[in-house]
Amino acid sequence: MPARVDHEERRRQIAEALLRIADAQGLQSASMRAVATEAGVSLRLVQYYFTTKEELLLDALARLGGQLESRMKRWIRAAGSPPTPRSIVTALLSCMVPTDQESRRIVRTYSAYYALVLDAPEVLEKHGTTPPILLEAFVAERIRTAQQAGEADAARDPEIAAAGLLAMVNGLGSSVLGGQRDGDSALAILTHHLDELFNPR
Amino acid sequence: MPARVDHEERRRQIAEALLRIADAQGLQSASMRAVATEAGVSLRLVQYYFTTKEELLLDALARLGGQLESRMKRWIRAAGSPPTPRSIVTALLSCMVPTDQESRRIVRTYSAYYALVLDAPEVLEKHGTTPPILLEAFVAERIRTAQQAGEADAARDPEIAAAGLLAMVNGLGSSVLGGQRDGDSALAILTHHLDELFNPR
DNA sequence: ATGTATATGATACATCTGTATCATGGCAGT
DNA sequence: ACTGCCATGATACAGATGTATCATATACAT
Repeated sequence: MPARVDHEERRRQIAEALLRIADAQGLQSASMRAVATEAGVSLRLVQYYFTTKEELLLDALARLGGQLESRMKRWIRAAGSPPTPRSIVTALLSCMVPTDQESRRIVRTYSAYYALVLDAPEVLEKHGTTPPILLEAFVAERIRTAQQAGEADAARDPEIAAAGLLAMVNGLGSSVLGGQRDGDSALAILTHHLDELFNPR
Repeated sequence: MPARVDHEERRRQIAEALLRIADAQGLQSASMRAVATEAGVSLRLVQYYFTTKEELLLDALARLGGQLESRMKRWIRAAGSPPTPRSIVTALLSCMVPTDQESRRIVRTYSAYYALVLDAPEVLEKHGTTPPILLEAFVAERIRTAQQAGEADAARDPEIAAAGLLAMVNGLGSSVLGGQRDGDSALAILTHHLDELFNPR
């Protein structure tokens, strides 16, 4: 039945199968064969659309980034209109705490990739998106704006506060996924710190 | 040449070989054979002293925990005498930021284990030590003490502040290992937040 | 002195992994 | 209607991995 086929669609189908496996059983279990089976295609096809496994992993990672980005936009949009610096930062950070199924999935999969990259730093070079630093600058900028409006503690350094918050979100995610804390309490901890930052006393 | 041999010593030798490999090339590369070679023994011996790989992994993890604990004690001791709540908390958290070779090693190896546990949560049950929660309570208690002495912001909830700091340290470690930041700037971010907590205004 | 438990070596096995090769059915352009 | 390229299938290959088996030399208890 080989008619001309939509390559992008096929790649999407396969890469998402990879992400599904990574979520359910870990990246380690995402072998070419497992991905093929999960995607309902033959091993050959996985090889056909992604010549090498590294290519597949990187493509799936980019898609994961896209999913996180669209989640963040969705949360920011839902945070209120008109958006305030505080609501934006709150939404941005809160949506990265594993409280619902989607965030758990995203955070868990990112963690798996993180571990992978730790021992193959060269792979990271080929990955276009570099979100963390951009995110930090973005958050810092909102904090600065809030400070100028008298809506945030003016004594804080915006860059440092932003970096600290991002790191905290990251760490909270780890503890939730590690089972040491549930998502709600992690969110409460984050919210508490946001209240402190955004409540000028 | 088989004389009666010190089992504990042999186990230590092998487990530490595992940790060395995990540090240098990642836990993934720590196969039984690789560990045997690194430890300078035969594959059979690794099997002899640790029947199964899981047993080896858990034993090495316990030793890693011991190394972290002794590092923490060392740092706390070096933090000044007599120790103040602030110096204790500062030392405890600072020594987990990957600034020197030992902390990088420890944090990196813990990260590798973390990824491993994400997909095999049942393994975690067999692991005796559960440091993170205890650490949190310990830090919270020092904060409370400092508050009572007027040496810390009394408006903060000690438990929440402690949890936030621990998460931040964790997240900072990840970003350093991920190459997005160097150890010194991570430490600066942590220190800044500690200053805020411990400087009643 | 002898036998038995201990410590170690050599090697085999089954499985999984990523990748490569060979083959073939069908559509498109001419 | 033929030809060549696109999409896909079946299968092979080489290497790694965890674990198991068989053998054996030594040291100690008796």
